[in-house]
Amino acid sequence: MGISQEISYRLERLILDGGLAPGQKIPSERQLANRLGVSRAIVREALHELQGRGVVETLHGKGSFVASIVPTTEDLDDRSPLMHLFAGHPRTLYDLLEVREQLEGQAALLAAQRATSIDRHRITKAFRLLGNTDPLTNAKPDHGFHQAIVEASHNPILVHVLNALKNMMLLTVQASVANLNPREEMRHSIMKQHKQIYQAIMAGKPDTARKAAMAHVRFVGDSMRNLESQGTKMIRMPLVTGTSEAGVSTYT
Amino acid sequence: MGISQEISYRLERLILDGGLAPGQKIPSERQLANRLGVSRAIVREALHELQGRGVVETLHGKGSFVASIVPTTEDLDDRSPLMHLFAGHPRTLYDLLEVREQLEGQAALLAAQRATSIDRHRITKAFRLLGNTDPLTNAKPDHGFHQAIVEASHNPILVHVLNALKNMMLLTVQASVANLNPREEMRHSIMKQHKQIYQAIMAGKPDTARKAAMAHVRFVGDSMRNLESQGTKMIRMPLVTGTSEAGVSTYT
DNA sequence: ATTGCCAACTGGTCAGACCAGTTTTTAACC
DNA sequence: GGTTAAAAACTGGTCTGACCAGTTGGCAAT
Repeated sequence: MGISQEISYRLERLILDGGLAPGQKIPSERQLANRLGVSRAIVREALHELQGRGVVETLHGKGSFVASIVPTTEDLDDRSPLMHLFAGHPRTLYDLLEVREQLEGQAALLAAQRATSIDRHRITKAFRLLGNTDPLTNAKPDHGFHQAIVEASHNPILVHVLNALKNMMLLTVQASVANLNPREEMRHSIMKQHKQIYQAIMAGKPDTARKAAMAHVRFVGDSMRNLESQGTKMIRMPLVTGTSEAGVSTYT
Repeated sequence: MGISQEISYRLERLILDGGLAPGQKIPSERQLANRLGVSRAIVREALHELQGRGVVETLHGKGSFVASIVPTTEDLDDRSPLMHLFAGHPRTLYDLLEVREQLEGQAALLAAQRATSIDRHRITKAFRLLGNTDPLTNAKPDHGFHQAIVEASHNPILVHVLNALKNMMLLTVQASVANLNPREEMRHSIMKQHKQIYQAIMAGKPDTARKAAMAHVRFVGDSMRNLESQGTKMIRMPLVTGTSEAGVSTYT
């Protein structure tokens, strides 16, 4: 292991062990270089390594600081390195939607096939709740509706995977509702799509349900693409702020 | 945003978009510096950033390489409570296959659409390797073939999720090849299916590729179902034994 | 007391040199 | 010719010293 790796390791351990608190200023590069007996280039490489890992952040002219990392959060899934890798890349959002299109479609198909009377009741309840609330201010009904459908597929793996994808979307972008719903006609389209999915599942038409769900996801993705190309700023999340319970839906 | 960040971002996007395949060698620091018109120090800082993020790894005297993304999938971690819940339940296997059918299909479709000449070369190489080896004794060629296809989809999320599912299957059941291949006609069918997938992707027929891949997964599932209903004992794994590198494929 | 400038921080980038591993080429030997 | 060992030409790792570019704070002129 090279010197720079060793430096970065020592700094990281210092930070994680609490020797340096979040937000605290790290000694200047020149100071570190002198104190550690290495060149400044090495210090910079070590800092960049930690920077890529999200442990420190650097401001030109000010200095380097310990990033306010997720503190006591119990979210075990979000801390995966993959998250840091994916998050922040715009394309990731569309990759995510590309996969979700398939899985949401499959979930709707299976729900139409296998939903029990209890499932139907829960879906209906969630659907009713959907109409009353403004999705912009409250994302929970939206989550609930999709969740009820997925659970009605009676495929635990599918539930698990889609949930993981939902978490990834929360990390990647705070979009969908916040970006889409403000437009009146969009809200209308989305409600219409929800209704189509609902009716297809209730009528026990698997293929119709699948197509409706896929079209729904695709519509969201296309709408985002349009907004982005039009220069409308997407509300992106600060990445580290643990506000995963924000009032914004990653569905629609 | 500084130059080094920009460089690291560009490189990372190149990798994520598939411009650089996992394991592939990255141009030398001096070459990158010249080609990008920056100093070597900047290139090194950018590489360290990616290194800290786990995207690249560097060997002294050899060069820098794209880290095989998703090496240890933590998202669906082995230690996750869900694993203990899922593993051992026979139904889980079919739930898994149900999801995989969709995603493998999508992967094949995207591969047919987006495979670059490099991707095609890698897929062809993996396909050739497939014919020479007996899948029963060596599962790696089989893994390699499917892996090459998924990576040609140029959707990192898809790669990630399918890899996680593969790991789950390894945990759940040591099946497929061990159970299926002993039957001569099955081995023949599977080889035929592989060939269909391969040709469709090479011919750039997305929908054909998708259907072939889905039929392939479905065939495996159905075959397992048949075997199980006929009382043929499935070789199930001891659940906790970390022999994930066993010589048995979870594909076909 | 306010304003404005300048000096002393901070990180960002560059150039060139040298050390340390790895690979390839070359040349000597059998 | 074929084998082997030295040497040259790669690769990344580290150092030095310089200069540019933002930020901050103090000191002087108003």
